[in-house]
Amino acid sequence: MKNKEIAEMFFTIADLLDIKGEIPFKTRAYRIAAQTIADLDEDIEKLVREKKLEELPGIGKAIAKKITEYVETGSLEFYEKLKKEIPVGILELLEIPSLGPKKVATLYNKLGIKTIEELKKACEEGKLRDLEGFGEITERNILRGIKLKEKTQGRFLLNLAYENGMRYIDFLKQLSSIDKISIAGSLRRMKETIGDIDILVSSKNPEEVMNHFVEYPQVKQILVKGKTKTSVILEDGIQVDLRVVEERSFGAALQYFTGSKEHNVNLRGIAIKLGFKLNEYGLFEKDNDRYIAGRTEEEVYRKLGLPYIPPELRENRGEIEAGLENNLPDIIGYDDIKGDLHVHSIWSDGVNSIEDIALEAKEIGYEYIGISDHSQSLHIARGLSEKQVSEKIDEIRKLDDKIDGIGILCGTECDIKQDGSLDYPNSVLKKFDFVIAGIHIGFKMSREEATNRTIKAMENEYVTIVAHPTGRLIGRRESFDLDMDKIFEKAVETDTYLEINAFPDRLDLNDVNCKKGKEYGVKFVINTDAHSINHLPYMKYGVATARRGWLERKDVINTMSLKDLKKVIQ
DNA sequence: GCCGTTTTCGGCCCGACTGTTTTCAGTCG
Repeated sequence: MKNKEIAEMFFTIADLLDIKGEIPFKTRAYRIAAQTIADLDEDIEKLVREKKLEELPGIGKAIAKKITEYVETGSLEFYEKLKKEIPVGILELLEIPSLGPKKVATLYNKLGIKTIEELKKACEEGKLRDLEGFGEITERNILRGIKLKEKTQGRFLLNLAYENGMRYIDFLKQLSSIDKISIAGSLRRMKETIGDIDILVSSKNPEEVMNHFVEYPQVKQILVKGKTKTSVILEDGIQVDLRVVEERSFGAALQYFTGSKEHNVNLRGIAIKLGFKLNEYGLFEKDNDRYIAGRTEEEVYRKLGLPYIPPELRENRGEIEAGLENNLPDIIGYDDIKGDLHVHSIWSDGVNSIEDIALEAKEIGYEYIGISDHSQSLHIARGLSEKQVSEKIDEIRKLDDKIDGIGILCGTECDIKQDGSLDYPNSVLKKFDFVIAGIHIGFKMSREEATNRTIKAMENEYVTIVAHPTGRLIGRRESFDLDMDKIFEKAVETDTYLEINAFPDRLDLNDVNCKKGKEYGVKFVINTDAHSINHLPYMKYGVATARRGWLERKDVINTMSLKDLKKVIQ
């Protein structure tokens, strides 16, 4: 599959053309095409062979011809020429706040600056201030931006942003002049990584809100402070943007700032077709600016002929079309989970006793909890020997009798060995209430090896669940190269449930794979992989991933009662 | 460069804030 490679090439072309000064509509067309390719389920080479490229939205004659050339010859002359004109390395300059294509072009054309290193030096030597459109403040801002970039490396894991965001909201709520308040942006959509935290407020006294906002103790630096918009950087390095709007615009603004950008562009297109204009202040008649809606998001969507679309779905992956046909999924709710089946105890590498975990699970309101410790060969995680397995099962049965109001199940996170066999013989596996199989060592595998290894494990009659199926660690380790179509087919065939691992650096399966798996009829289980009772609340990030993957309650087995669950995992 | 139940040409989402200007371009979301 060359999809990813080709999508990235077109994103790069768009950036380079921006710097070259090409009209924005053209570069946007390249980005839309690139996004279409990136989201594609099918192999683009197949579409080239079948001459079906131009059927894709956003891909016309010119781009189709370029894709075909690239697939057939392995390179694209247009791109090669462009790279000679403008060095690709220059694109890293765009990542610095306050630098866009125009300024980067000036820096390159006038001073020959191509790298962040060169830019830093030029700023320190005061060489930028004489350029048109630049000044001393620009130099200082650029230096500050470079420092920040060096420190944060871009994006943050969902849980860090979520926890910071909620604490900030609590602080802001102390102010009585705040009327309504909500998280917006990618954090409200619960994306797996977050660039910055967006907060939206309605208030009759914006100035007071802004002043209170910048007094939050964690604020390290104020980036901008205006009447309706203020941005700060927290001690953690994360940026927080606050917008204040009038009450009658709150819903429209919340919709607007929640995004995604692609969802909004699509939505605004619908507004225009209906003779409206949609912006952060509301929905208006296009001709006379008459206010139509804007107090709530529901109202805005309704006037556009749509049901309410939950934030997690707003990625322009077909939710608007589904909404227009009244065909949106009734996605799983955050309160629908009745238990967590993947929790480690002190028997292996967890930090809490089974009793403590059970009591905490009961406190959360779960109906059951599954204690799944590592298997024997995973020595670094103190995997359990066969003898220990028997002892642990005894302990669990006793505790299950002793503690009322929570069912305690005994599982295992059994290692899948290099050849696809399992780390316990079937005579041991059958003692557990359920078996979670997962790959923990030997990550260097070809697509075929990784796929076959996983499939072989699924074929074992005692395997109930595949843990973190693609093995990725966000920002640290790539996914295995798996043939997901084959995995989904096998999961349905063998009644194996695929895990949505809710640990914030895993979120594996991810949203895209959930959506695709569902189309095959795959059933899922959402587990935290907690190693401490403090990790049990991570469940919400797994549910969010399921919601982003269009999953409904019936697609997820741990929404079932204990009685029904026992029937399907036996 | 893409697209079309107003259009095969002429549109393409839109407003706030900053810094450099002295009325506005560029960036950002």
